[in-house]
Amino acid sequence: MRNRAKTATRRMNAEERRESIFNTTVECIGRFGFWGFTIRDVAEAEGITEAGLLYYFKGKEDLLIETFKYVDRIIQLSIAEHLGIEGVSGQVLEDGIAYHSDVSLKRLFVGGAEVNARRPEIVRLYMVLESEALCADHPLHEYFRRREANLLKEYAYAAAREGLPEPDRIAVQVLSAMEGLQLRWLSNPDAVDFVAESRALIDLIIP
Amino acid sequence: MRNRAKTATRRMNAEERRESIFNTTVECIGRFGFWGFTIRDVAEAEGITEAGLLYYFKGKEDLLIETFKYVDRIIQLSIAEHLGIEGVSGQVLEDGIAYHSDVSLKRLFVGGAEVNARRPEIVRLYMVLESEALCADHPLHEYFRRREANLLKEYAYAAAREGLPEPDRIAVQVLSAMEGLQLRWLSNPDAVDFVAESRALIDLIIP
DNA sequence: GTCTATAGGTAGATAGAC
DNA sequence: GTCTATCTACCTATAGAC
Repeated sequence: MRNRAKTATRRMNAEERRESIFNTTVECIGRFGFWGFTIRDVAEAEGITEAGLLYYFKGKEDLLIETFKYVDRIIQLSIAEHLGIEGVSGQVLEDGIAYHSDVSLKRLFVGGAEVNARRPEIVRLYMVLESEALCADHPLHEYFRRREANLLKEYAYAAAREGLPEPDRIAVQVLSAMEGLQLRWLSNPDAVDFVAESRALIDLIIP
Repeated sequence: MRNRAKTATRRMNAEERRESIFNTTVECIGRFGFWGFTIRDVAEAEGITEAGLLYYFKGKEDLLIETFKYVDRIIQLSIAEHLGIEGVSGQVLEDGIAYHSDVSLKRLFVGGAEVNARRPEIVRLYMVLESEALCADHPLHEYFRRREANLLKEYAYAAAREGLPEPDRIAVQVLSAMEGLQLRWLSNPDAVDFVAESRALIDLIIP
């Protein structure tokens, strides 16, 4: 099999098993994308059978969607905690995007980088799926379109609040910088200091 | 089938057929990635059978590699022509990267954007494969590692020649900006002016 | 809650006809 | 040079045993 050797199976309750499956799925989709990964990959890496996996999820696409919701929840909570926001109250949540209306654009950017720097597997999942989802018939195509629109709105709003010129253009630049740096970092994690490069690049965009 | 309806088959000689297959393959890999696309997708879209396709290529991976060489050749020639360089003489060619030792970094960046803006399918192919190839067992992993190293070297060299500070950092920023903007543009081609945004962002990195 | 068994389909690749 | 036929392997998913 093309996956890592299966881990020693141990007894888990439903909640533990679901979370364990999510993490295994993040890794598999990050490697092969939605079109390329198979539920067999996940089941084998998880140490259960395909039928066992399909007890928890209706099918491959359901597994993708649920894994995605899980990842978004994790990231939201991580960022909220990291930025010192108490819980998620006061934020408008939409497609996994939190509107931190009182956080500066720079802090949002660097804080996001600091959180992402600890989870390369999740960042890789995002990059692979985002590229795949450029096509209209990808199951996550609409999700990623809305996600991008929401992010750009959030960044442009923050830029406008800070009196920066051309806030929509700055939003595009900020998001481009973040994802471009993610690719550099994932490609060479040991040579690229993701957080330091993020600080350097955002300082060029927002002097 | 998940592909576009097959085009009316017409008689082609070997050279025409190979080129036609390359373009079909670019589209298929751009949609589904290497792990997700099938040689059947390509054959059907091409209007021939799988066996017919495998007359030209040994197998799936061979099709990927040959398509890639074709794409790199096309892009090299396009950029060389666009930048007004006569042919490819005088350039050091390595993994598809041309060292234009007398072209400014800004011109290299904007010129690349102008060329890419005409070929969204190829840019999408690159973005999907680059993300997939972050994993060490992808057939193009080593290729993309070398390609990135060569590009960064080329950019850093140009930056140093122009007397810019921290040329290695600038190289990372330039490449990140380019690929980040490519994602914005591919995600919303009608709303994003790829060349204009490229000019705006490079002006922030190289004032 | 997890498994066996299996259906029913699709994958990559080959051999040989025309 | 392209096709048909076919092999083997793998894929998702279901039904039902335990």
